Amino acid sequence: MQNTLFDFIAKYVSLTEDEQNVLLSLDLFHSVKKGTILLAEGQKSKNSYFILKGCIRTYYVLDGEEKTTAFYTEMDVLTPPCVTSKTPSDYYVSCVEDSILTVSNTDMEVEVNSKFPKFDIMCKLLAEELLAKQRIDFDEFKNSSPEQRYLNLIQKRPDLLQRVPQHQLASYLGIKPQSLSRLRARITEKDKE
Amino acid sequence: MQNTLFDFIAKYVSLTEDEQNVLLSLDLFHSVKKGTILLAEGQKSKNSYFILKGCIRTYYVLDGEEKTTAFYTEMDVLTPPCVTSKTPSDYYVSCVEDSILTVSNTDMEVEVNSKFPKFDIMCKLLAEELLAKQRIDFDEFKNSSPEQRYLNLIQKRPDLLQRVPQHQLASYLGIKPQSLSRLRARITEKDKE
DNA sequence: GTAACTCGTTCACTTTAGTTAAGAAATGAA
DNA sequence: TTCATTTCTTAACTAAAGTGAACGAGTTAC
Repeated sequence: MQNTLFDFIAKYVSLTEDEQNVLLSLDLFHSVKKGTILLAEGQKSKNSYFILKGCIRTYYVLDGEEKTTAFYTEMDVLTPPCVTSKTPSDYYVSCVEDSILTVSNTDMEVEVNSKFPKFDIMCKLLAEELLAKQRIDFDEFKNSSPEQRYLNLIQKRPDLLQRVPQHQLASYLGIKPQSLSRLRARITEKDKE
Repeated sequence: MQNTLFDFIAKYVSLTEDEQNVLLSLDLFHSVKKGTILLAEGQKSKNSYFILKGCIRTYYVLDGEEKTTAFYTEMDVLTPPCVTSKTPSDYYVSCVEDSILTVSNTDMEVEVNSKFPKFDIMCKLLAEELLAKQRIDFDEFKNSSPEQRYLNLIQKRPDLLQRVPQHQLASYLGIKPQSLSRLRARITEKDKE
């Protein structure tokens, strides 16, 4: 479990044993039950999450409807926008499955950074990487139809189809559940030919 | 001009006069003519840009069509994904207007960072801020119709309607130029009522 | 066990974007 | 200026998503 975290970090910076021990002393690892709300709309939070096992979902509520904005799974990192902006959250963060996460907060970061400036470097590299990735995802989304987006999802994150309810996927794809149903039927029809 | 840059930086870290002078010694400021291609598909680049005056556009070419992904104007920062990923660019970066930019590259960053670790902090804060902003933009895009996106654009970046050709705006909104024309006509029709 | 809910699907109907084509308006080059 | 190109708009048609409603299957609560 700990090695999963250190393997992840190793992609960005190399840690001495001392530094690893500082991290381990922080009580980062937590188990959370399916359905747990880690963050609710209106709350303030300084917490970031790294998913070791499981799946968490971010969404917000618009006109009484849940709008799912992202799914985070093994080896993904999530820092909700409210942590960066220091304002009450517009988003909910909720556990799709029983999960094991590390939970860290900005205060801890400050402390760790004071001992090991490396961590700032890592956060910088990570943020830049996520920014570039998200840019590419956004651009792909813009220039594809719901059907293409769904086919794309099958390619890139086939696991999500198994772990996540259809109506959440639909919302994640920016369409209504009925449209996703229809679209899936259309694809199966095409495959038969 | 220089003050615009320092004002921007001041939002993230405070600089001593020495540090300011190091920056000024770097020959950062450049004028570029409308139409200049700063980065072409297939090229490698380490350059980042900060817009002091003017407008630049990023796009890629898919099936022979330009897909505009973003516009950057005064006080915006652009680091193309290829700089982060260190791979040949999928994107073009081009000047919509005669512009004044700072051009910095990753090597310079490394050098400046070695003298002033503050700059890594600034880059981290900036990347995190941009990541959160882009997240919000993406989520808004997902959950709105082309018409809502256009109305949203009028609210948030009215200047773009003046400075940028319609067909580039259409592509930026994820629709065809004909659809944008029709949609605009529809809105004007509604306004009459 | 049954009632209440949620979830996924299907259907009919409406609305809107994509497509193809044509023409008018603006821009640029010879 | 004139010709050519690009840009913007309009129109007719097609394809697909939104909407509202209904239904069965599965789940939860009492």
